[in-house]
Amino acid sequence: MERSLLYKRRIVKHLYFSNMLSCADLSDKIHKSIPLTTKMLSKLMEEGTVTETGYAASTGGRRPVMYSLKEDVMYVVSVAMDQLVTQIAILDMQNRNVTNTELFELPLTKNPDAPTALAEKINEIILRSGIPKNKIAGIGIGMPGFVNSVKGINYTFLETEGVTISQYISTKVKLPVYIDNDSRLIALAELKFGAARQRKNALVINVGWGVGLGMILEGELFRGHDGFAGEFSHIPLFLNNKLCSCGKSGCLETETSLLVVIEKARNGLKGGKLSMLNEQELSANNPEKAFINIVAAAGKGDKFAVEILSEAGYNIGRGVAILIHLLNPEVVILSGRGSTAGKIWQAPIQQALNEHCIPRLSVNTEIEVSVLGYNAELTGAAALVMENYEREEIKNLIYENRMY
Amino acid sequence: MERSLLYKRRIVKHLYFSNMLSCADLSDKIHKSIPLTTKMLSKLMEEGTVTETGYAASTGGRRPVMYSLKEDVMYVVSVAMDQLVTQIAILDMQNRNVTNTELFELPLTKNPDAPTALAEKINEIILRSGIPKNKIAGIGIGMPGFVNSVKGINYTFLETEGVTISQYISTKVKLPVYIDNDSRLIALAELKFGAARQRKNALVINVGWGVGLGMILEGELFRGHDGFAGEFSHIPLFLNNKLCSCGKSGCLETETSLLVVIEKARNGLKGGKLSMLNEQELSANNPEKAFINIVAAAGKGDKFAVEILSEAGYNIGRGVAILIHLLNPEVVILSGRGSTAGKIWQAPIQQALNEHCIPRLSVNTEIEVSVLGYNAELTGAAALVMENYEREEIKNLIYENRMY
DNA sequence: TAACTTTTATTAAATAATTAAGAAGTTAAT
DNA sequence: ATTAACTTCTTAATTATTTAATAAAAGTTA
Repeated sequence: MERSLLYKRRIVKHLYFSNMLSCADLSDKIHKSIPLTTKMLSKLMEEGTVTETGYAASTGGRRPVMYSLKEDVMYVVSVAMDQLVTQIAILDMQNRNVTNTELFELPLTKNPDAPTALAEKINEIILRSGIPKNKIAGIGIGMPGFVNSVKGINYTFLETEGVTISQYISTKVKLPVYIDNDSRLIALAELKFGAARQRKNALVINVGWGVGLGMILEGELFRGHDGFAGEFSHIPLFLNNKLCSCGKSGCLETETSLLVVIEKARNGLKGGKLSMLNEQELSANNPEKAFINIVAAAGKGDKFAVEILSEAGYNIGRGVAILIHLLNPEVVILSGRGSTAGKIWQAPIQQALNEHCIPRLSVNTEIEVSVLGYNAELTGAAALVMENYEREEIKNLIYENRMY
Repeated sequence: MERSLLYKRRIVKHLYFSNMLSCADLSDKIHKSIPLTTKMLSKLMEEGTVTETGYAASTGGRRPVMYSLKEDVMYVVSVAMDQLVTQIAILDMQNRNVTNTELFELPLTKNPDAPTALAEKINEIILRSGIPKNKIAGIGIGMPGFVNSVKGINYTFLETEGVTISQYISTKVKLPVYIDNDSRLIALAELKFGAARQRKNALVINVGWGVGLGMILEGELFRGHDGFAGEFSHIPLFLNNKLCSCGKSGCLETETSLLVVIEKARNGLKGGKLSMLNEQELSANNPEKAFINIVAAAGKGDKFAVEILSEAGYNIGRGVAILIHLLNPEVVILSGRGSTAGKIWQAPIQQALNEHCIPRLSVNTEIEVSVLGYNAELTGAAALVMENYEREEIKNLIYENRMY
């Protein structure tokens, strides 16, 4: 059948992820010969999807022509949700915002209207952008909870009777929808555009209100049998009898979540600890601010702030030690919104690894702090759409799964 | 180039693992059309590698002809080592022993002659079998220690100066050699011939003197970046201050290894515990026997024996709970030599999961006991050879990695 | 600056692989 | 029994893809 359609989409996908590639690079990536790749590329240029972008430096011979996607051939709608706030952005093929990132409150707990509100907001933003829907490759959504990305189901939030949340949004917005767990999308972002690029085995810790985990195993985002892999924050690690939100006690989260950190800071101050922090800065009403203040104090060298952050970092490190024993990754990346604290945590985590890892395992594992930072989840949501891009039009191709 | 060579090897491989397949099955598995697969099959029949083995039952239409490997077209040398004893067997294409399994003592610690002794023993057994070397696909070896299967290196045992242990044996025996960690080979055996067959995500616990782990992730044996993945027995899980053989304290192994179980039994008896066991049966000189006696007593309902076994089982279960949170497997399989104790352990492990797992994760995970049992490692070693079979002659095929 | 090596690009010829159509064997229902 | 539905098998026609040969562009060397 029309296999060239598949190859073309594959080329588009690779150009999206790599930004600029030569014909030989692409031939390698799509596992097709150079003449065939050339043919596909010229078709794509005819169609106006791809442009030549000059020559790469010579490596000792003729310089290769480089190809890129035209930035306006397609767009992706990226959505990053947490339990209270949702962000939406529209990105072009260079991952650049074409509208400002919209931020609005959308509580997920006990809110049966959340799916409707989400769909309407997405529709509104697309409409306002003026981009025609046939120019949008799809909608990628990162959300908390137990998410099965393949089935498109969120088992924890965003209940929609009779249909999956993906189907629901998809029929309302009339575009393909892909969802996944927030931590996993952050890992995907790191794999495609961040510190895990070119790495085959990487673990990405999502430092946020909880401690999430996304795993890159053998070059692919790992999801597990039901799509629930990576429940790092609920591994039973402590005998502290502290009840966790999940109903069990002793979860990693009970000693490492940012809320616990703030709580400890507050108790410390009450107990008379010396610090440049004051109780007002740690107000329970604004945990976001409270955490930023603690990190800022630590950055300025406040001993007490460093101490409580280090304690949490050390405990995360104990968890990471387990991960390293089991999965032997090449690199562990601290990412997510709380990665601002990453630099402070690097030392205590390393300390925990020195104490709890077999040296042969820990010496080969780097600990890195993400450079993607705040935007990781939105980037990951876009990457999710483009990962699936070749599948969309190919569903009718019988031999799709027989080819690269 | 000669791609048909690759396809033929691929077919041979699949026939080895599945024993009997129709042309349509094979077409599916090698991702080639039916006419092409037919062509390859008839070539293989001409060469005398494959035979028709009658018809399969109809599924509502014409019955498919089934194909199998001739059992004597090729053989595999399987080696299963532990720190004291090494087993060697020669298997045919139906995984049947063609010689008796040879068992001999070969201590690995502080024994610089071990590699030489191993190579000589292998040579001797091949010679004695009368099988010509060109009929042997290769040698598969399972061994304890930190093993990098891809590089063919064992970092813990079997030191050979200047060359890897694989290269060493290979040049001495003049056959391709593949090695891997014992627990991982057991997992491979379960994947190809045991309880993990057709499963995409399975964890295989190797119950032996330690507690090993082999992971099947996305249908493949997972090895990690340096090949060290699966160090389950050394995850830091206890605050018991018991020193582990690895130098750290609190490792899972310090509460679950069979030696610890025997030790506890002995101490219990000394402390006056009521049991049908007596101290003589638990002699330190023969731990193998001691363990069998404990399991036997438990099987007969001895309360004390059940108690200490359950305790170890529960602690393994705590470790398994962590695995399930992180990897969300479809099934957890208790395998290896100690899997005789598996049935006794099923209950306490399940108990630990109920206490330490988020229900959504544990309810979807089955706990199974292996049926492969004692032979798992030898089977896995053979499977390792055949997994690599298609690569061996194809190394010169430029496009090898571009095709299925 | 010419000769040579290296890398990329283009084309035509050769081969590899699939599709499509029809024949043949089974089951099940009328 | 006969027919319909379905699966497997076989063959020829068609299409897809690669190989190999050549040209073109850069760098390297003497």
